[in-house]
Amino acid sequence: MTLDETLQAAFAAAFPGEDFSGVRVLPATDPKFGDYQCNDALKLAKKMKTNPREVAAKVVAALDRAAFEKVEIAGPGFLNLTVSAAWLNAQLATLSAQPRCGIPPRGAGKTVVIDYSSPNAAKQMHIGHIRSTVIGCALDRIFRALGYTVVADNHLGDWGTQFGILIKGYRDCLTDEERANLTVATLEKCYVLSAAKAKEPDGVWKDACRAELVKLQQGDAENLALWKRFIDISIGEFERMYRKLGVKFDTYRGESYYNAMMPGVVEKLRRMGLAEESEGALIVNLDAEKLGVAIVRKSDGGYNYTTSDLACVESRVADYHPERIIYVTDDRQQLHFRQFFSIAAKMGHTVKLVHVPFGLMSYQGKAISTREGNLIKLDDLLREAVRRSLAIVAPRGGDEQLAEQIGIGAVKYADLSHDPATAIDFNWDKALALEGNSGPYLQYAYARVCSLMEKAGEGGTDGGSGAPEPLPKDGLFRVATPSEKRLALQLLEFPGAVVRAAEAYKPSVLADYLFQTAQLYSSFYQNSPILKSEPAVRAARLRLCALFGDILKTGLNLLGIETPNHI
RNA sequence: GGGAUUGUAGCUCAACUGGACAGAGCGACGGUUUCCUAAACCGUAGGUUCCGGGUUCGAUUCCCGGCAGUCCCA
Repeated sequence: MTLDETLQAAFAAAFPGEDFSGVRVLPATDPKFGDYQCNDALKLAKKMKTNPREVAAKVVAALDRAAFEKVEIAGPGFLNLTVSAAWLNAQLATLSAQPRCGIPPRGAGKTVVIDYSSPNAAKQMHIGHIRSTVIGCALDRIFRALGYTVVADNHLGDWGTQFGILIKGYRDCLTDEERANLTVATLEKCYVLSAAKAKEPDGVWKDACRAELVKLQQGDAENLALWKRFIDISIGEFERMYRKLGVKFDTYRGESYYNAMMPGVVEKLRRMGLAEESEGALIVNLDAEKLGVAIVRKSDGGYNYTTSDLACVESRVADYHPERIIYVTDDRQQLHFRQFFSIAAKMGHTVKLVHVPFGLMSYQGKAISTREGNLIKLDDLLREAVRRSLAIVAPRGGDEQLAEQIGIGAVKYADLSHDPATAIDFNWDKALALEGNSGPYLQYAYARVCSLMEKAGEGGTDGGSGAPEPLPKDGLFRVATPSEKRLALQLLEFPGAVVRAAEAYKPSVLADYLFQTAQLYSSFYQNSPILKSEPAVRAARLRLCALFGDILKTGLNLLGIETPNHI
């Protein structure tokens, strides 16, 4: 029985007939109040308009006190709970025996589609792409750990007017050699040259670009082959970045994938009476919900994102039957998502649609764009990250691979440790921080646990008798000192932290938990001898360290951060 | 004009969705290595949580009205 359930039972016994499924036991806000607290007596008293301390007293009278050493009513009606050592040790043993460090399989049997990263084809990825990629990847891993079947889908920007410009540019702006060894960088250059010429006043080049686009849209074999080649080259380049970042997609269904479905969607909207003509365009009026007007077909007959995204929902529902679809994009698109979620609901889709908006990344206070001249390529950032960590790691015998694990861990953690809603102004030193609240701090804590375990296993002897020390997994938990207890209580919160991160769609919740946990561990480690303690204490402490190591490794992996055994 | 979102220590951010004395990191100052990895640990200083009202036992959190930044829509 969990503490939540114990308290719920006490409330139910004291006040029959009410629903107490929302009663929660939370970690105490201060150790002097005990180990846990429950604030629900206050809430109930407010609802019943009675004295909260009396409510608390009734709950205490009905409480099964097996787990507790001390139960107190404090202040206006807080329930302060101190658990017994036996209960705590038993909980630790239970947790460490569970798979995945106790993360509950809440998503078993459910499918979730996560749509993230989604860069534009024919462009190199830059630092503005970190957030969607890294946050999406972490959510992907967290939902998988919770037992969900996850479909990670990369909704590439692989269709649109830019391909007319690109095809024209490819034919007339590139050398034979460039055409033969086509790269994304070349495509970018080709686009810039061609787009500049399309702005010439005579309009000849612009018309030519449009003609190429029309041919592509009509299925011209040559243009289609070129387009396909551009996409393949782009994906190849993206995957090089994804490999570095430890990101893997299940599907790459870009915008083009939904092309053929758009007329059907529009027809359906019309048939259902949701869409109406307005100034030559077809719109869905959402004024009633204060969402304005969404255009589903432009006056020139073209479609836009709303239509494409609606087609995408239909397609995903048909193919995967997801319980929900999660979109990780920057917060400028909030209106768009609200509009299209609303229309999808009106069309009868019951799948839960979730937008996870994040603050746009800027650099030196300006939006990242070629025009601002402040575009830092993702590749350059990752190289610099590795370069900086190699400078620190190399003197201590670390190699390139370790530098990569640390440098990239630093970049990812710098992003993940912020609430997605926070806008980030990119800063080299902050993105690549190696100390304090940083990825390397956590990796370092992990490496130290590993080192400790190695030494315990190899050289450990039992009080000079020569008998090998039992492995930590077999030892008993025997929490004794205050710093052990604080760490132990914190470790028990791990499954809850993972659940909260998923429910809020905020990997930062988990990152924050891991950092706090590592701080408690570091403090404990610094001030408590482990290997040199007397055998019983040594075994118990090693056991706690082992559980911490497991949790830290599991948690970091959920964030997509690697955990080298040695630093 | 309408809407979204943000405002917390010098700087960057937390605060488990209404709980107890608002916490971390960086930076500043001062300490800790014959000892399990000092990328660490311990301590000191630093706050009108943008402003003004309201709701209540209790507000950084919820409501109303302002101010400021960023963004979206026509």
